[in-house]
Amino acid sequence: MTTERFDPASADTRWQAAWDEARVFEADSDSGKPKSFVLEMFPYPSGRIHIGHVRNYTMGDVLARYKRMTGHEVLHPMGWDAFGMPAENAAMEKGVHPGGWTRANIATMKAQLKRLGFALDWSRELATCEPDYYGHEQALFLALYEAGLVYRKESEVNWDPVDMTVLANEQVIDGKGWRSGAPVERRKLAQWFLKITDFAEELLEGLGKLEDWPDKVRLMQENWIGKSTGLEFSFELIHPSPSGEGTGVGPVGGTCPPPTPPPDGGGVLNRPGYYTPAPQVLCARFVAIAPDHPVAQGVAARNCDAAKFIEQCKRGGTTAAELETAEKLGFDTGIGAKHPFTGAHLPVFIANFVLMDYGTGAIMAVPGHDQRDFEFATKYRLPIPRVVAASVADADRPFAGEAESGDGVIVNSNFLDGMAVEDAKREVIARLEGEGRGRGKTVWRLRDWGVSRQRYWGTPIPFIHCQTCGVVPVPRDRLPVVLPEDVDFQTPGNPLDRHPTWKHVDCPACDGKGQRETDTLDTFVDSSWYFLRFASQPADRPFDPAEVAKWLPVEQYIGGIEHAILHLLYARFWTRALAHIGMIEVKEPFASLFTQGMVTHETYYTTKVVEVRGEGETEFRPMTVLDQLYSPAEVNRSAEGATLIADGRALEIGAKIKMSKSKKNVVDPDTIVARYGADAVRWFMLSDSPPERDLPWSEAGIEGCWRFVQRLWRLFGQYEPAARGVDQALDRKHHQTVAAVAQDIEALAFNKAVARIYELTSAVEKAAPSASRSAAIRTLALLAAPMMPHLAEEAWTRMGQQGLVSQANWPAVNPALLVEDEVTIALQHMGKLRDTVTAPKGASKDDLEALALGNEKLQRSIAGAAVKKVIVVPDRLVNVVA
RNA sequence: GCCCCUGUGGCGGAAUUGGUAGACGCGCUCGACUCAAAAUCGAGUUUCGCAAGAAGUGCCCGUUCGAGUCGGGCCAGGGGCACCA
Repeated sequence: MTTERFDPASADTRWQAAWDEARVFEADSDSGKPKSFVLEMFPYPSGRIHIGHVRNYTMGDVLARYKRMTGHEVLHPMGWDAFGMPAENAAMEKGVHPGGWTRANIATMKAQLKRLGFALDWSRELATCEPDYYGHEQALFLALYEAGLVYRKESEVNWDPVDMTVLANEQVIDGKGWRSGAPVERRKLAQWFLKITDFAEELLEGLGKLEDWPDKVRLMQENWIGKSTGLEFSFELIHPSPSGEGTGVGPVGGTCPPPTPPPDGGGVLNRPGYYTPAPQVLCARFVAIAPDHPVAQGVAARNCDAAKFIEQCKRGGTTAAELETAEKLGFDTGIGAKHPFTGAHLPVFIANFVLMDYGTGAIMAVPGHDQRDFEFATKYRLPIPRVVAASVADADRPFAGEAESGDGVIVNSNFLDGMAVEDAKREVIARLEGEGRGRGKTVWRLRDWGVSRQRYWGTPIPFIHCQTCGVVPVPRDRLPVVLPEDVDFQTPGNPLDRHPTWKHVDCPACDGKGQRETDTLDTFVDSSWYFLRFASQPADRPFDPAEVAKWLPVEQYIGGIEHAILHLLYARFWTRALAHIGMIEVKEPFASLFTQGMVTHETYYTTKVVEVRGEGETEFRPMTVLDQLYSPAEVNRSAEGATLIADGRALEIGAKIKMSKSKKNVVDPDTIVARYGADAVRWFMLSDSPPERDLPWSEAGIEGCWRFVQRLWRLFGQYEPAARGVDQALDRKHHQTVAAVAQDIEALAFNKAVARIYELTSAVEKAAPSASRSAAIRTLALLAAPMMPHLAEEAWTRMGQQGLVSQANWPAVNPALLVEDEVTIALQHMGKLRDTVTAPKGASKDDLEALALGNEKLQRSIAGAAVKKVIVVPDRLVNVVA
């Protein structure tokens, strides 16, 4: 009998060393066992492990350990998504080198992960910032280039005109640069793109087969790819007299010379390429084009007001959210577009909400049935006709202040009247195709993947610009193109571009003077193939296809929902592209995906009262606002509330929100591991909240986990191998629990598995000593092994069992013990519960009905009313309708 | 603005997918042990009600013998929106 407490401080390190010594978690790709690749999204080495990482990696760890216990050869690796902006920010703020900063963070975080006892194969560790990783990435990029999947084109970036640098979206705050505070402009740069749109159809179709992905993620990707069918055709453009052009509805300041008349015949203005969802073609009342559409550019060339308007559209950020929430602005070009059916002249506007990247950059506006068009038409007093109505009789019903997007029949549209929207679509396309004036066209919301970043800390794009040869790929034998170490972050802009020597090289084609490409790759490229590198790490090529074939696809991928679209879509694309050029066989990298929730925590703060005066108010009035935030370490939290440890002041308790430094509600994993041990922390991560939902961190919760660790430890101490006697009820509970926990772990329903283990623990504690009880105690150690591995190892050894519990087999289940012989039957009257009775399992419907009708409480409820119907659900309930 | 998700006791949640709502844990209350505390053990804990009973899964309406679960309409909170990772 063991009576002392379980001491994680000594057990944790002892067992971690034992696992390392025995190389338990190194994957053997040549073993004959079925293979299982369990992968969690690798972390960005930001400094320290975050509690969210702990949750993510604990889930993967339980699955990996469980798989090993059920006879699988498990690959469970870890690496570092080591390129990215924070390293450059640290360089600018603290004067440290991004590489040094990143590598120091990796060392810290690796030690933290080790202290949590994760069953990781560290022999396959990789960091994307090392040349032995990104060099292979450069080779893959060149392979895609040779396959025609890489190209250059002009694209917009956020430009900070003061710092003379490109800004990431997160560096743009309220339309201003985060450092300079200067209004951000949109500027065009030549950039590198990957042809993900070539794979749009494949990526969409592939989603249908990813049955073990959350529906939510599949739907988000489907919407992102955004397939839609419409109509592409040309308008004939009609140029008015010079005086009519450019009435300048847009709010344009300053003075301008009168516009120049257009060249004869319209020239560039009469180009094809208008895209519209088909059925609305007859009700179009105006045409809107993107500010960078060639027609708009043509107008601007001759009309200074138009040019100014286009300039104005370039202010502000590049994100969809900003574009769509900004005020809808337009500029009337004065040009008319001739309607293909009615011949009506539609005004052509330059509009700030039309995107050049989507469709053809021009739309026929349908103000009645698109909110953006509605707002625009209202602002510029354009007609808003109804084209879709509930019925033909409803054709002239006015709009209630907003667009109507519902389904219905077409009205006010000539030969389409009365048709369903889908039918009308087909009819319009057929007519225009018949007349040779247009064609049905599939358009995609998905755009090509821009991978250029004007930054230092990323994979150099392996190309050389030569004045005579143009853009030339770096020959394979000169890879990797290694980042220079001596860089300066004190001046703004891209350090690679400013480096005195790095970019000056000879052209590989003509030996003349050339310049290296100074853009680096988007870090999403790094994370698009790391799972392939985990399967094998040859020095001379990115991966060994035979090893990839053995391990891929990843059996279970686990990570945050925030990656639902970009990372996961890019990784799917990259994998398909490599399959397309014959480098690998597998097309979908992740067979099953799980997206876990965040870890949240309360916030603690004091408030203060300030005097405020709102717009249009004359009086100041008092208002309570947040004064100061306090971190959990500074706070004494009890059931009564929260007080400040320093002076006992009462604090306000705020909402449970995602842990973040700015809210000061962060809990450091190291601190809690030091206090409670790895197992209690792991147990907390798995308990209570379903893994896909948010997990609220609480001091009381981790205390409870700590107590359970000790409670199990005491129970393990009661293991008596010599005990005799059978406890059938306990045997049943024992085997039912093993089966249920296995099922729950496989479904990643860890919170349910935890509840089952609690139940079995309570049952064993209450049972009298017997062989059954000892067997159940031994099984509890095995059930705990994936979740609380240090405690389980310690107990396993104390119980005199051979070897490591990490390498033991999952307990076998006797199916005969899974079924109960008695069941509880609910007795209902009109669906309301009146009593419950026990009956033999599998009792006949007649027996159950007789049992119910003979029940006193049920009879009292029926109170002599005529029984109309009796519904019997075998083994569950009897419902009397009376 | 657009797309997506979530809502059940004081709290986290469970409910064999249309069949006994609240398993399990936290917290709290009472009791045992203790000089006392901690730890541990036992009992209780949706609300109203002495009870019988009634109400109850964000709100409203519907389908059904029966709705947390299905349908329609709202409300609230959260995530994503292409250079944060």
